[in-house]
Amino acid sequence: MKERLTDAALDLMWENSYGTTSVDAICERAGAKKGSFYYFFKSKSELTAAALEAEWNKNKANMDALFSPTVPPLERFDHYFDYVHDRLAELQKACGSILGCPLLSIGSEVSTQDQGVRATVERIWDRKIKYFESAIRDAHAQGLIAAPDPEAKARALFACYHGTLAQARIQNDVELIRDFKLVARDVLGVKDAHAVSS
Amino acid sequence: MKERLTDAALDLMWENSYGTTSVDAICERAGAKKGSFYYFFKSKSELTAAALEAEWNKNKANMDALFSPTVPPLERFDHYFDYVHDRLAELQKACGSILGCPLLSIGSEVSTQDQGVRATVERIWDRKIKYFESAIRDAHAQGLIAAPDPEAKARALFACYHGTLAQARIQNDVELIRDFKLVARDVLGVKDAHAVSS
DNA sequence: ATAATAGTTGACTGATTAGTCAATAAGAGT
DNA sequence: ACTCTTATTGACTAATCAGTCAACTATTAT
Repeated sequence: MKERLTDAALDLMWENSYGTTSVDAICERAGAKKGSFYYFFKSKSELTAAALEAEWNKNKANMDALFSPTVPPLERFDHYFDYVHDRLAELQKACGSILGCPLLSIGSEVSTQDQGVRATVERIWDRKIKYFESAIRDAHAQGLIAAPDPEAKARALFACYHGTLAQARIQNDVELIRDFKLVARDVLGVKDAHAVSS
Repeated sequence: MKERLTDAALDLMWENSYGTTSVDAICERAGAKKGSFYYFFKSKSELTAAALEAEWNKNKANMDALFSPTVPPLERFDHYFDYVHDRLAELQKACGSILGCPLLSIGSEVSTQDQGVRATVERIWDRKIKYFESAIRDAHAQGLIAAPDPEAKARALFACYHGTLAQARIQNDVELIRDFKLVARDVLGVKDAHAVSS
């Protein structure tokens, strides 16, 4: 039941927003009663943090596979971008909207008001950046890109990607996500003569 | 009074969020009563659209100056990024938080639920991109960058910039915004030997 | 002055909000 | 059978929410 509650919460907040997702609605979707909710979580804020952590745990194995060191570093990004694109396109078929990244949507919404959720978003954000950072370092070592500061480059690319996901959400246009692959090459500084800018 | 209401609404929604900004709170900050609010606006949604348009009108002359064709194209971006950085840093001194861009925050929050506000955000978003597009086209014409599709490049850079602003809001860190200048050079594909990637 | 218009007021509604709580049920270990 | 812990229930606040409305007051044009 705890899992049903976090699943329901993330679904609703991802599709709509943190603010418009009421505890009642979460309970209804999870098939739980209010009392059960507050047996497991002491507040909506705490549930949200738990829901984000649960989503991370569900996706971690997938991320590990996509960013496996056995994959050539620049291909890892392509696989990841493809994966997110496909998943968001599938969700769009179900709910009619490109939903973007819940970390950014929820994080941006509550950052000035809920330090608990804000810190959770930041923590998961940093974990995900580690995948980027490692791939960038490997690409640099192989001479594919010039990235003397892989951590900064990873943060920059991650921010650019999330900006694109947010734009795709606002414009409800999945193509913006597909086009990001080319932008990523620019940000990464890929040394490839026949991959010119858009 | 109409202006006081839109000002109050934008301030509160920018600092907090659309969802947590109540009509009562807007009225209180504007020094108006509920009845006045609904005399000018038929809903909170309509007020929000009006507030965003009003903000655009206040900033337009400024944007025109920053992106004046008399300024070398790539410098326009630097001036703009500096301007936003300075303004957000100043706001941070007043309210304690880096607030990012209200277009993205509000747009991302309401996009799946309020088509009126969503369309307004998209409209203003497109207007702002025009400044980028024109600067990119000029830079391309001067051989400073390679951008065969200025419109796509402008959209990409705009999305990357807003991703950075969102990250700065979530992490409450103004330095991320300062660092964007270098990322922008990569995205733009500036042909400058001594401007290597970060 | 008068009448029409534009703006303002405060009390009101009905719905929804997050969160509480005592009572109940289910399961497991003894 | 008994008990302790874990989980579930539904009715309950007290506050807040967006939005309404008839009455009231400026302002302005004639």
